[in-house]
Amino acid sequence: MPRSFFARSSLDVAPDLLGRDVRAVSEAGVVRARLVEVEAYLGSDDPGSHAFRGQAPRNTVMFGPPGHLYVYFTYGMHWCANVVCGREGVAEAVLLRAAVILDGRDVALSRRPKSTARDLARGPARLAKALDLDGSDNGADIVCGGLQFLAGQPVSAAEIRTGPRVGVAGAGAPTPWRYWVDGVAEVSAYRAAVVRAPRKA
DNA sequence: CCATAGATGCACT
DNA sequence: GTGCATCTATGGC
Repeated sequence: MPRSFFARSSLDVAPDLLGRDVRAVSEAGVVRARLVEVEAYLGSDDPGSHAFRGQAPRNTVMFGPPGHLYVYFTYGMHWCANVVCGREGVAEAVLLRAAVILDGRDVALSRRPKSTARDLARGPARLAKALDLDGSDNGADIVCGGLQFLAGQPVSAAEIRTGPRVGVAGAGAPTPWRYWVDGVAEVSAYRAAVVRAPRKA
């Protein structure tokens, strides 16, 4: 996909990414995966977005030009990958939430040895792991970097479902943030954001 | 199948 | 110190 594909609002890019393929090339081999679930994040007016409180070291890539990866670390152990959307200076992105592995299943499985076929790339951190994406990929250009976006098989509007975001406080806002392909087993399970008990020292 | 708790490190207040 | 754009293991039905 050309960079211009991502130079739009993430709310337009997100549904358009469903059914398209990502190809991750590494020393271990090539993995191709078809996107079945994504989530849109805006800059301002989106309390759930990392960019909501303005630019900071972590989210700098979101404010840059479209078509670059924003990969962040969370929960002390997981990486999640986004593609930056919108014009430069407009901090929008689409989180890659789930995919079906089409090629390189053995390579992906070597990164997630205990995974079932259904769970191999079901969820943003699982998908990032299956594609071997981490902090070293933050800021990578999708036009010439290790993760490429291919045309795949675009999904018709009738097959697309929308709903609240997963694991984000305030996810019930009136905007259709999350998009997935209807009837696909690899779409991640919905979990409402939860407040956790304070830890002991 | 479903629900819950713990892991674990960093960004930010 | 608080809160994560999460996942896995475990225990109950």
